[in-house]
Amino acid sequence: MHATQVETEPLLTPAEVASLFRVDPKTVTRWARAGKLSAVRTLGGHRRYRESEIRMLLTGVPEQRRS
Amino acid sequence: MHATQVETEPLLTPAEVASLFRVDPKTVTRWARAGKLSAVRTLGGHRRYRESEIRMLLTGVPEQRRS
DNA sequence: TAGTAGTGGGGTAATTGGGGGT
DNA sequence: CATGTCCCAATTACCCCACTAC
Repeated sequence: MHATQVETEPLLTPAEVASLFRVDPKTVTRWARAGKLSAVRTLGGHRRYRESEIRMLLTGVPEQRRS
Repeated sequence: MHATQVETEPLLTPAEVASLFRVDPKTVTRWARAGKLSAVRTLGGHRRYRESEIRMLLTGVPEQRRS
């Protein structure tokens, strides 16, 4: 495309992260506030989480295809 | 709805697994520490167990994946 | 512009982890 | 050797309301 493509990374909502860890969305918020999780803020103050970081925390492997 | 599809693996809490086996949650914890059960850890250190593995141990029937 | 679901923040109950002893 | 129970500290779940996301 002609326009510059900004480095975009897949982001997850608190509910999605909570679902992956089988915890309450509030718990994910606490993790972020405690600094255990890096979060991107929306202009309204809501948090979005990096999918790559989440998967790394879940499995220990950033992105690996099971053979 | 997000265009991003998050691969979701069903997880069970210690209490749920304990209920299924009709044992104390502490017993499930011992199983995990003994390596008899694989567990995913929350960022706070709590364990979450794979539903597929539990059901395999309970019924001996592997998970049926739908397309 | 309106309607619904999701989220942030605070506060309080319920689980969980770990060690130790039965 | 496996399990249930008591202890405590830490983590997590559920309740409210106001605001954001879509």
